[in-house]
Amino acid sequence: MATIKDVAKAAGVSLGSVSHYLNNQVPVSPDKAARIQQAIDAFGYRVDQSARSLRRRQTQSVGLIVPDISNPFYAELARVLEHRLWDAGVQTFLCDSAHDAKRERAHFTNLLDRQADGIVVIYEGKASELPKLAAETSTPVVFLDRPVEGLVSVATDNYLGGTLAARHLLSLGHTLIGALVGDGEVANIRARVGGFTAALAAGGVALAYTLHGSQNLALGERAEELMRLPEPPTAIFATNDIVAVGAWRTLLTHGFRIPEDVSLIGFDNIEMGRLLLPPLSTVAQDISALGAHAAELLLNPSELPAHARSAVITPQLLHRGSTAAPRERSAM
Amino acid sequence: MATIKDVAKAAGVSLGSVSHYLNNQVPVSPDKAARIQQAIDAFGYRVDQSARSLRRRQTQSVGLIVPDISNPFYAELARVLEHRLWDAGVQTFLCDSAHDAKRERAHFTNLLDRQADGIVVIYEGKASELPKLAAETSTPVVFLDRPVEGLVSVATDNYLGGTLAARHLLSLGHTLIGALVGDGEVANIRARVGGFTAALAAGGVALAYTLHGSQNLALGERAEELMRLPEPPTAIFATNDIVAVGAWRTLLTHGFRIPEDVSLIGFDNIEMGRLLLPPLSTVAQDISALGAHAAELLLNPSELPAHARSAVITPQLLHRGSTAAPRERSAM
DNA sequence: TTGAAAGCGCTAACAC
DNA sequence: GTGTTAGCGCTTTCAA
Repeated sequence: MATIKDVAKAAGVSLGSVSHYLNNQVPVSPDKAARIQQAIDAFGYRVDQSARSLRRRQTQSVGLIVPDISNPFYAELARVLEHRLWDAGVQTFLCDSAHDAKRERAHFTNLLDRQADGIVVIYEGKASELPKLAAETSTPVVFLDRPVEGLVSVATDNYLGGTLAARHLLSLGHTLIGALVGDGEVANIRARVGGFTAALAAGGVALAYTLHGSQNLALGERAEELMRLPEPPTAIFATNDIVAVGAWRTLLTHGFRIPEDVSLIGFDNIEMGRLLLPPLSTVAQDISALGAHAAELLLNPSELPAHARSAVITPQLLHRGSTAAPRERSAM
Repeated sequence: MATIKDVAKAAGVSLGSVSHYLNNQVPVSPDKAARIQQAIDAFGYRVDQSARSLRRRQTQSVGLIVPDISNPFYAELARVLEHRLWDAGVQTFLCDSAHDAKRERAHFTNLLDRQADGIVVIYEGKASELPKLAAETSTPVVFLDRPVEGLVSVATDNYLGGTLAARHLLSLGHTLIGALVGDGEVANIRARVGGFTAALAAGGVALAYTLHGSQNLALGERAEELMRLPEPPTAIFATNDIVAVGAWRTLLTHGFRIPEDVSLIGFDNIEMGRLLLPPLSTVAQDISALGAHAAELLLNPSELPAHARSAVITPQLLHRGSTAAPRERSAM
């Protein structure tokens, strides 16, 4: 592998001139430039990023810590983020914490050791030490998908999302409503449910039934319990799309029609939702905006204090086939 | 940030001794070791990986180039690979080529510039220059998900997978069969279809209908065309699960029951398949094995010639709800 | 065992 | 503009 030295020698110029040419900060005379370029081509020379990183004290790389890259919501986020970052000339380290606080922590410190220019983290679970660690480092850290008190973050307005879901159901005429509430990512889910019940209340409706459990398919599959109640709900709100998919399966399996017998609405807008039959109504998170803002905050760490640099992204209601006006229930 | 120099000074030893202690290659006397560790703790010293990389000429990092990380099959693969690599002390760069040959190429050369210790690539499309570039570099490159002539690769035995699907349909009693054939990833798909038709032929059955198109939902949604034929197939083979999902949607939408009216089988085993109603029968790729082998080949580049180091992974038939014996068709 | 010293390949003063 | 030079922080001979 040729070095800058080889190029300089071959071009008959000083090593410094080659560096100047490469970084075109300091101008280089046209004829020398030509000779340098020629030598570069001849050798197939490429600058060694390891050396450059050591010298410049920056690596043009950032780490992305996610709980599980095979979760489509995170994968989509990773895609958007990686594109933005790459377009700005920075590479992304994929760090899958597997929902494990120890692994997450190890990834974080490893990224610091590697002199990553920044870190984006989607952390999950109360066991995470990242908020503490992030506060101690000078490396820019952006918390994605959920806000962290006093630190830089980008998250959807979950409370608003909850109200959107409620208002949608209300406007359709539902008054007997159930909710499937995950308890994994505490703050986010609480906000969703908070917004949901508040908006319901504002419409004079109380949330009739609530089922708690971990935020996954299994929780959704308990939807059938709700339908076996003496007065089953006419609509069900699931705190995310995965839970909604679970509900969709169990409801259809047990012969309930969606939305004729019961309306179903989720949260997130994962791709699978729109492929279902009927397609799932949901509160869509704006993944592009989430990713773009995170990249922006990382790339341009402004002088503003951390708490002033948290972005809140507006969600949007997607009315698809799984929600409709309630059927008359006189016969039941 | 403290350097190795600071630690040496504080511990009253030479810089070299600290390095020896850190890498415990060369032994260090116990008392010195203790003093060094103490200084390390006091400073919160961490070795600078940029400097180490420059000196050691290796970065403990590899690049993973994928066409689209939001594709669940690739995301799953990325997860497995990242875990294996991380457990071996290697970080993974996520490089999303967005199905773009130019972007893919740029990622590849960038990884080379960064002195990545290896590169795993899932490339897509005939436009890819990676096989050529990979042949020219000394950096280990592993092609994942599809074999490349003369280079190191790990891929599922697609031909076998095709025969598995065919035998399954045959054993169920199907004789009138259609196929939805994607034409994106040429070699893989050709092998799947090749195995499928060969096994069918071995059972005395000819593939009755074939629809070609790009490997996506839209192709699947043409399944209905097959059902409108005078003698519609009793079973449909889709060359991947995404196509199968498209078929599933359109078939159910148009009132065809699965598997009563028509059996449906896919390829890959993406998670969504098992969540459908009925759950999708499919030829499952062994994603763990694919990822593990790729990591293995990268971590331990043996002396064997490239073509002798390509792994072929055995797929497995998953009989789920979407396939069953054909209904008697006398009435039609 | 330990320490001194020579770089890894590059950038960024600095003097000319 | 151009060349010289001093490192970035670390590893690794080499002698002692």
